[in-house]
Amino acid sequence: MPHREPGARNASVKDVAATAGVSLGTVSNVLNRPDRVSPETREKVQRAMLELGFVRNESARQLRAGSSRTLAYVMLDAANPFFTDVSSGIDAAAEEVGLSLVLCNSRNSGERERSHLALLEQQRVQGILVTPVDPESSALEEVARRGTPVVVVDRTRSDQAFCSVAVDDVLGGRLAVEHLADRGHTQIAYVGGPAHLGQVRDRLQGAREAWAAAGQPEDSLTWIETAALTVAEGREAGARLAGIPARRRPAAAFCANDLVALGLLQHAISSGVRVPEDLSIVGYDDIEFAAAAAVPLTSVRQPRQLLGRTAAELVLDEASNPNHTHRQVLFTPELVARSSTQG
Amino acid sequence: MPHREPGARNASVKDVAATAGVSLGTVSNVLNRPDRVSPETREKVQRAMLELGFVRNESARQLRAGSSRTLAYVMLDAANPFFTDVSSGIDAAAEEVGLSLVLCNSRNSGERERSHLALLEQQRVQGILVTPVDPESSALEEVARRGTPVVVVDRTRSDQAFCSVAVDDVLGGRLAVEHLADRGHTQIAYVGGPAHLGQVRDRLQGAREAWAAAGQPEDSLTWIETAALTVAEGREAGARLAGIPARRRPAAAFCANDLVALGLLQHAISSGVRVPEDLSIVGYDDIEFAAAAAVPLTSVRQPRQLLGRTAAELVLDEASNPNHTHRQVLFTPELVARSSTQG
DNA sequence: AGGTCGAATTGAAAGGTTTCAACGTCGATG
DNA sequence: CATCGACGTTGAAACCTTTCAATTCGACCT
Repeated sequence: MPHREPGARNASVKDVAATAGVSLGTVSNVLNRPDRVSPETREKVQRAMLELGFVRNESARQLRAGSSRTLAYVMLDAANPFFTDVSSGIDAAAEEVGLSLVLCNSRNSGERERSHLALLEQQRVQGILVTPVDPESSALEEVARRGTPVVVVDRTRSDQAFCSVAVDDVLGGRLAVEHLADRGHTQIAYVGGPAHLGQVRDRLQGAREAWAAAGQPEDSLTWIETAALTVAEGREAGARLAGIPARRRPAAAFCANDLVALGLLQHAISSGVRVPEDLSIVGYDDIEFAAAAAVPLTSVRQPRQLLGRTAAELVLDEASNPNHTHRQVLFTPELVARSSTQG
Repeated sequence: MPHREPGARNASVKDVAATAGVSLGTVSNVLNRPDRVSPETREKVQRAMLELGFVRNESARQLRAGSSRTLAYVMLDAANPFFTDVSSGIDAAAEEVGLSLVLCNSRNSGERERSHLALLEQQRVQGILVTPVDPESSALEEVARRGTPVVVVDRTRSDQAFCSVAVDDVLGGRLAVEHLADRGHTQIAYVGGPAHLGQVRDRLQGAREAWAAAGQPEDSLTWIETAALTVAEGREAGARLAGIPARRRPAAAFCANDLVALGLLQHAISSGVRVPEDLSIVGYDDIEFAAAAAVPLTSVRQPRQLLGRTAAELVLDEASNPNHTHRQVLFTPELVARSSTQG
């Protein structure tokens, strides 16, 4: 059984060629066009490879070929199930065309995002999908300008410098609040933040539009701004909501994502507030845990896998189609009513 | 503003050298040892790089250097928050030593796992961390034998062919069932599967040991075997549990992971079964959503980030320490009691 | 003036794979 | 018997970066 010596260099095609008693080019042919090689030679070469523990050097291969067979997705937060679902859509599309997907996690840090982007660019990946910390960042532009296709996922940018794939957040906000208005609420809260996130603002805008359209006064919609879109912040928001004098306290909350909604729900239940009787809750994203919550969450569903798949298709088009033009795809969200709002 | 022509080749150090009017070696020095270059020259070279949109070619760099500055984690299932937490522990450790982490998702498929491993090996990553579909797979051995450090995460292997990092599942099972026995239960269920998973079996074994130690007859512990460890399967198991005649129906369930426990909880609540009054539930992993569940879940906590961090340290040791020896690290789980079991 | 030293710069070589034009061999065809 | 084509095989060139021994240049010393 072959076992590499601790310090031994990996075997190269040259070594394989020598061992098999053939030329370098033949070994390469066995690897890349086995049909052009006679069965005996092929056999001989394969034995040599096995014996030497030959592993193709992908760097050299890429160096020669000019680009890799890899696609990359730089996620904003791998701990948010929304993004892992998006990534599985990308993965499926990549697999169909024989590319590997690598994931990088920027964990909400612009610094990490930059360093991932730089490395991916240097690796000459076929394309980069990214849910950026800041969609207006010039770092993205530069990567694209230097020739690596970049597609922005679940965000939009004011100019149209990239392809992007997103969901209509204003509409989503409208759907959520229409639903609440239809159920007769007259005091509602919007829970989410920080304010500089485009999504947080868009969903709020939609919420306000729907609220106005329902003939409700502007000041009966309270914004409870959170520091992040996490479960912990949702719980915290619950405490703040509970602190509002009963007379003016909203009986319904629209949360900017499901993590916040779950936190809010948890706080409500643990402090004896009944959902939906005392407090209706609408989430956003419709992650799996939303339906699985003990009070299943009404939520605004986004086509998560489709988002990923479409982004992958756009980046592949940009990578291979010479007359590619940038497109901004906008999907339509959909309200899924469950028990956390009154039937 | 520089904008690459559509078909234009990326600029190389050679082009930069020509533009800046210096030699190739100087450009390389600017990149790698800027202090050895006079400020004026450095400045000149950097201007040229900017002008040409120069991007270092990582393939050529690696080819020369022999290995990359990357660590990889092949996850079993990126949609399970347990694994994303493990990955964030790895990420933290990698970041400290200046390595990038790339994630690959095998989505429970041995085929995908193999193809990821092959590519990573060809990319000469510094090391591979993997939570394998099947820890006994020979593919893993081969990768390691050919010289890429491999560490198995959250699994153990019968031989000691690799470093591995895991948590004592037998003990975890014992803790869970001791907790239930202490609370006076006399009929309990173990919910999890499929049976071929080592973890599922180990946790069951621990459960049985504790149950016997509590003086309970063997047949008062029912195994409800599921097809996978998912929320959907947990719900399904709930239906099966409800189907058991009331007299013999377990009043407590120990679930092989939190996803299953959440599914079971959801089924219970939606069908009017009170938790914990009618049914106590213990989960496993203590993922964030366990604490955030509407009935906060009692769960067996595993040190998730630490698991990842330790695995990363082991793989780095193997990669750089010539007298590395394989170690099997086993962490101790801890029961976190919450409202889903009676106080 | 001749010599020494250090700093800055140079350019060839190496690293592994793929491609491709060219070569050799053999059997078939005219 | 000469010619041709098909098939299998060859080896040099190219991809781009890094390294390192060698070189140049100027300043400084005697």
